[in-house]
Amino acid sequence: MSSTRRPALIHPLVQDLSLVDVLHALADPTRLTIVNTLHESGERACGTFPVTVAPSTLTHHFRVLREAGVVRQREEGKHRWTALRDEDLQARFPGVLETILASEQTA
Amino acid sequence: MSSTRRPALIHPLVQDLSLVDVLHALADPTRLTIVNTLHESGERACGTFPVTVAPSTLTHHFRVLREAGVVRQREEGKHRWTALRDEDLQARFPGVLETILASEQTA
DNA sequence: TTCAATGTACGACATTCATCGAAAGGAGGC
DNA sequence: GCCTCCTTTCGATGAATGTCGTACATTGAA
Repeated sequence: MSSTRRPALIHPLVQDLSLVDVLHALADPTRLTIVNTLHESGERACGTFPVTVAPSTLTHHFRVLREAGVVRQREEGKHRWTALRDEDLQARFPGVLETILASEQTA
Repeated sequence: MSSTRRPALIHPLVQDLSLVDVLHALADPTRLTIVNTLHESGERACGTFPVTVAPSTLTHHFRVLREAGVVRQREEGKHRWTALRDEDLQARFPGVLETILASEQTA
């Protein structure tokens, strides 16, 4: 069968995104690094981020980002790919992610 | 003597502001309400914010905002006045506070 | 089939956090 | 001096958070 994989990943709808949740998701050094890396280089596999935490910790951070609507994840073979939800965030909270990432660059 | 008041309030310098700290300070409903109220109506006394938490909790939130560099507080007689550090934040993290408050308005 | 690679799930742990109530303290008015 | 108003400090408490190690599941290759 082709449908016996892991449970499908849940992503909140655009209209359900909460500003407080998004800010909370971004208010962590490791997660901000993840988001910044995604912004610079597009979709990536989980293990390819320039952070120094245990794999299980990384999984935790991805879940926080995913449930806040900041990233989208999809399964493909051995990898789980992660991408920024730029457009959704821009539609819901115009300029917020953009300006935060710009400040992060110059910080 | 005129210098026997409470310890002077400490405010971080503009160049010492941390983006993660600012985001963390804003990632709370009560504090976001405080910041939004300040943005709409300028400087205010502590007890005049439209929030429903205990006075001691409010003091806690003001300290978080102050130490992150989001607000500035000054003593005057019986009151402690609180104001947004709009310009400092704009200089350090251009557009960040602005876009967050704009999104908060329409949320 | 066996193995290595990738990433998750679970449980544990120490820390931080938001919240409150009670007590205290400075400022101004009586 | 005394009292009231505004705000802080302290201590406590329950919840959330970031971290890890271990075990497990899935995939693709040897």
